[in-house]
Amino acid sequence: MPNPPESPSPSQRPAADEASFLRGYDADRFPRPSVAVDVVALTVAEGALKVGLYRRHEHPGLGSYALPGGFVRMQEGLDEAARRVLAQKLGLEDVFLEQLYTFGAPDRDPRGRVISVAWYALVDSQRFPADRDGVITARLRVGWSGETGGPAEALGPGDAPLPLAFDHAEICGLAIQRLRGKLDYSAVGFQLLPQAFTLRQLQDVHEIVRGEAVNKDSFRRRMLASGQLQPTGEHEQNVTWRPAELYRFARRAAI
Amino acid sequence: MPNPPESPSPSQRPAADEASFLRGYDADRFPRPSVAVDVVALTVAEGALKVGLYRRHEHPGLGSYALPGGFVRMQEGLDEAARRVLAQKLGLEDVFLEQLYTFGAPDRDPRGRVISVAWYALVDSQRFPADRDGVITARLRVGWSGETGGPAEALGPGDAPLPLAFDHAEICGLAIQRLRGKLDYSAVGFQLLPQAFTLRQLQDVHEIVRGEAVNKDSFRRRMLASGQLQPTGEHEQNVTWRPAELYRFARRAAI
DNA sequence: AAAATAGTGTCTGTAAGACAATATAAC
DNA sequence: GTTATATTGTCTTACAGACACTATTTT
Repeated sequence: MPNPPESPSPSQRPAADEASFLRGYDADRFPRPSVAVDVVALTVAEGALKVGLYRRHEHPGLGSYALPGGFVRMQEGLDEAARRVLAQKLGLEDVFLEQLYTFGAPDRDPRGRVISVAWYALVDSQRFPADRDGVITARLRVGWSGETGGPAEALGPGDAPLPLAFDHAEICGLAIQRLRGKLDYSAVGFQLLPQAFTLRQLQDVHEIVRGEAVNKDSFRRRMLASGQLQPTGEHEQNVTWRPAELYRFARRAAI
Repeated sequence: MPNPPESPSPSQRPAADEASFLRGYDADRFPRPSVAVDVVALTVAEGALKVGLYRRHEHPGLGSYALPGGFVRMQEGLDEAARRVLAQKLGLEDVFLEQLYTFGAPDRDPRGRVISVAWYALVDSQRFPADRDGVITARLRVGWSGETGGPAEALGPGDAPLPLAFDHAEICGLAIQRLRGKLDYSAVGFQLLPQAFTLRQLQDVHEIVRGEAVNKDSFRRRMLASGQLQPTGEHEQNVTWRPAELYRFARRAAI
């Protein structure tokens, strides 16, 4: 088992200065893992939290469903890689994207040592790709409540459970857990809605993500008091009841 | 610029089954980055938040101070690697350890592409190593308040700023930000104290980490009501004032 | 007794939960 | 008018902040 010391250089002569050290440095002396990114692209539609998956046409995990992902190129940043695979596999650009966790169990990928930096994206459902060849938007279900944590299940059309590749069920579960936590103290919920939205829509998003009801009055008050909502003066259209005012995410207001 | 496709196999014939695919799989066809771990080992001592650093005796960054870190071995998990470097460089074992963030800017290390999975550890100051050859416990200072975020400064003896290697100032800053956030809703503060501690000590930890005072009455009530503190019945010794009761971290109580 | 801190009790303001009342749209 | 939802107002309760008071130890 070759073990790269943290500062590899048993075979190197001490170098006088950094420049000459770097000229003599050979990163190939030690085996290196592959590094990939995987993105949990989330949206809220039809009363459920959903994730964008694609069907694997190659080994390993052929036929199962996987998060959009791919190996990191040598010259690109990790966030760039995440945005690239999101655009390539799901056609999504300019989305809210945050790093989630890095998964690195030695046996998580049968191809060898593959370390995956997982990200999650929040997307307005109107921008989400329609199901097409190989790409599917699956409902997410978790067997836990609150912020307990654990793997998630992906449900296809007819609520049939989809087999998830690698450790992607764990990754999806962690993304949900993180999102639930964020809703309590930050404004990420907006990212799952169109630019203009009603308070009821925002509350729906919170309830769907959390998997439980929230108090309407308190929710309204908290959101309006947060200073993160900007009333547009316009109202929703084509509803059969009293139309609610539309709000926009306010960059920054008095704290 | 060689670009490994997310599912590398242009040069491979389609394999009938996964086993034969994996036999024919060659991860070496594409360049791979090096993967390292870096650990922000934090403690509270002498009224300050401190971090364990060591002086680099090799290029790059010779003479500057670095977080304990090292390359990940091919057969070890990321957490194992973090615990290993913590034990090797600082002699710390059995500590609270959580993943922080993965840093992967293409130019963050002059040796080439090195992606670092950063972790943070919380340690009781009594277990922290004394300053010795190459190892130093430095005070941490940030130029921001609350949870704004940004790089941290490491101060050596006499409050002299220590030059930090690579992007380790950023990593330390993020660790502080994360810790501050955690204190609001979780019990991590205990991890910076000995097994038995007084409420005042716990409050001191909170105030030092947050960089601002907290309300004593409310703090006491919140902690006692949390059900995470277990009174030991014993009291502190050798104090010149009324001795306070000692508490222990309670695994789990009624929620 | 004096000093210093631990710990308790109480008051007040704020925010959440609950609920009633009013407003506005489609039908 | 009826129905369904938005929006406003009010009451109650829980908790945080503030502050006064009591308790316990060393000097």
